[in-house]
Amino acid sequence: MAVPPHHPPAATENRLLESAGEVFAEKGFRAATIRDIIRRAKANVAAVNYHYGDKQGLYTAVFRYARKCCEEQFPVDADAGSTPLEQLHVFVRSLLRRILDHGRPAWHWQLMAREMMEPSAALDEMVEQSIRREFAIIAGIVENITRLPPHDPRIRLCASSVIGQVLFYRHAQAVVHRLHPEQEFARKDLDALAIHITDFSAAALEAIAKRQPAKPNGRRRNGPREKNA
Amino acid sequence: MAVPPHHPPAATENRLLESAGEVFAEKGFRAATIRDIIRRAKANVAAVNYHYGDKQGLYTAVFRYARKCCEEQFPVDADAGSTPLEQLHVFVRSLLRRILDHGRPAWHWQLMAREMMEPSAALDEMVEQSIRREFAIIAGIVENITRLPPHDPRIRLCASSVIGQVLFYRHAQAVVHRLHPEQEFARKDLDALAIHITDFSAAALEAIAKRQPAKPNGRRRNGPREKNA
DNA sequence: AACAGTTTAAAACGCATGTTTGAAAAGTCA
DNA sequence: TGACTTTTCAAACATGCGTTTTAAACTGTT
Repeated sequence: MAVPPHHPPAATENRLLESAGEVFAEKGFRAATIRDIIRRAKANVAAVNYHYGDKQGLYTAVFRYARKCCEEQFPVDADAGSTPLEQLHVFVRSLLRRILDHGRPAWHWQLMAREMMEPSAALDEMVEQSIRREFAIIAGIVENITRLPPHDPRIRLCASSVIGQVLFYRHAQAVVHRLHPEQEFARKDLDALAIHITDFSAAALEAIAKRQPAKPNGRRRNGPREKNA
Repeated sequence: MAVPPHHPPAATENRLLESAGEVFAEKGFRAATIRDIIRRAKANVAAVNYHYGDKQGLYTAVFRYARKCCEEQFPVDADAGSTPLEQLHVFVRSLLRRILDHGRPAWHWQLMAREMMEPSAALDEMVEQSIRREFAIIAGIVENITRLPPHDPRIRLCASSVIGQVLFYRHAQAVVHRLHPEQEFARKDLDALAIHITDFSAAALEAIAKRQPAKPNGRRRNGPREKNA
């Protein structure tokens, strides 16, 4: 009773989650070995099965832990920014930081990217508990900028265009490194990237907005467009 | 004896490459098992080591095979399209088809996506022998549309924005399926996607073209640089 | 038919991995 | 302290894997 409760014991589980996150992100579920994980966590080989049942149990636990950490560190404030264009900028910049910033445990979004490409049950949970809500946020911003009617399918396409530009730097990071070694990913570089993506997208969205009130049933052709303004 | 009449000779290597492509794309290098591959190829377990030395050798052979097939089926014609905007459209549409069309062995770009996320020596070869050249093509198109000076870093950013929009539907395909089940990926859907991405990007690029290639920060002046209509 | 070179087949080897076990250690509470 | 639970540990187990080995089957040539 004179002992501080819970300090050492709960530490093992946390060390396991952190180490497992690293290893799963680096190697993938299958290639990651329990012995590698427990070596980094300075734990015994039986610890995984004791605390999480089996390797799969550890994996899903890591996934929930990752989502929790990510939400704590980068809370999505849908109302940040006064104008829709500012909201777009804030959204893009925070998403970029979230998936590329090297500050905190850097493996969260590498795990996410793996799940996106090779979906397991963890992806369904992720979609329903995070991604759907965040996609609705960017869709709302797009709707405000373009003034498209609320369920116009072009809103979904435009939101995907914005997100695609951002995710490119996560999913194709290895290619970018080889193709353009001068591109760095420090905080200031990320902010510069965010400005570009915001400008690029804003111009596209505003062009749609300008087309919008003219004709409710406009013909869209992709040929050489007339200059506007 | 009493064996059924045997294989068309030397087809074994091809069957191995096809099966290995499937399995590597589905499971990744580590999780793919030789026994799974040779079962699909109706070959013996020793065939891999006989023809390709070891598992790694088979993997690199599959990669070269994939690139060869891809180039044969979707040759890049840099000059397709008369105007820069049409060139953009052709580029986007052919890239979309290449990474998502279900016609031919569908695992090529799934493999590529895996390599992008978890690079090995195969990625270096791929970057030097395909990607660099194709990125130069889209960069040239962007340069023509924006009229930016040839080495302006914004060209690289804009080209990445275009490619990012396309690759999104490969790398995040599983998320798209869960988020928007109505989005399909038949040939006509891909063409519609291509039109959207082209329009979106063209609007953004033309907005840049209208701005003076001066200060990165802030004020844009409608200069006297009104080129063609 | 007989030979030599190439390809395929079945079985086994060695090793790494996920998991289990049984006991020791640490912690908890009377 | 002493009973009881929770956690840690070292060792072993069982299995699946990549690889090797040895021999059989097939090919083409003489």
